[in-house]
Amino acid sequence: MENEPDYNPDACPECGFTEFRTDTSRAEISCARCGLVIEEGMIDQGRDWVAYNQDQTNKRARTGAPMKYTIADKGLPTDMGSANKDIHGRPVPQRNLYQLVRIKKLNKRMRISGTGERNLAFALSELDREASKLGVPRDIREDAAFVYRSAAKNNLVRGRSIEGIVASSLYIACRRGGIPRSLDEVSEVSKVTKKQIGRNYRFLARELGIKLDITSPAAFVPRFASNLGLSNRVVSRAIEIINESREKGLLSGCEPTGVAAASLYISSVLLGEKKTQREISEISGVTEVTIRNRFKHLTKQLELTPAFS
DNA sequence: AAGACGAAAGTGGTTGA
DNA sequence: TCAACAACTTTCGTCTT
Repeated sequence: MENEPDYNPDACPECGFTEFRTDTSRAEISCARCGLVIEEGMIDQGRDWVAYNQDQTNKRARTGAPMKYTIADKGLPTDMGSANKDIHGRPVPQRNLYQLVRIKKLNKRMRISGTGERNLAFALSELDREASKLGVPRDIREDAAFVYRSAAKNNLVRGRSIEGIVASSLYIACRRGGIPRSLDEVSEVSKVTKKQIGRNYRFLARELGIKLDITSPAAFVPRFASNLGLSNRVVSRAIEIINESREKGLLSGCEPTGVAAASLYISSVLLGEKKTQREISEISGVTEVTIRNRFKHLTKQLELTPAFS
């Protein structure tokens, strides 16, 4: 705890600058000058709706207990005992017994209603746990819960593990919401293999008609750079390298994280803030060998080789 | 001793016949 | 459906600083 840097909300610990940029789509707050990510995985405190006049405000405000996709039974469980006694412990009169039995039956049906509700409750709590570990903001969690519910409604969960579908829903929501989380990272918190998540998310996307854009390596760059303590200059340069490479068609088939790692390495060397391949490898979850391969490939194709000899 | 480099061998996924 | 393939991984030895 001693080495934990003090978080001073008034000034950037890196350069002392006092203005910050809030990127709600990536759940990051960063320094407006040097780009250091002050806080990631923050929860969006703002409203998720927009009102243009008072009438809309009244209609859209949801105070009290809002209906949420992430809550299975709306938090209002009711248990009824099996003994036919009233709250004072006295036996229920014969004339009311039929009514009581009927109420109990209905209550039971509403609460459990097969295994579906139970599974849903489990899935949603699991989803929340994983999302917390990944530092995913509220709106993305709601979207993930929405994806899971759609899957359950369309009978897509049967025959597959709940954990697998949950992890895939989360992955889909992250991609759809523009938040970079790799298959590896989701796999890490969910204990579902990368392979399974990959298979399931493709399956879900196809069955539910969800269109996913391919992830740009650039989406990973700011987070990696921040974890490595690299400046905003390096980030910009790395993104330039990625854009240039994409225009030349060098990136197809390559893992976005690998490309992000390699371009960060190139950029850090070019701008004199060199990080070792190993450091970048540890942060990005890409092996040194792959960074080297991407690095060689990119520098050669972009004719940057002279800078490295 | 650390970092960079690359060869070898294996895995998982895509593609094209 | 099978074979070829490109990307990626792990492991390990060599070279440079």
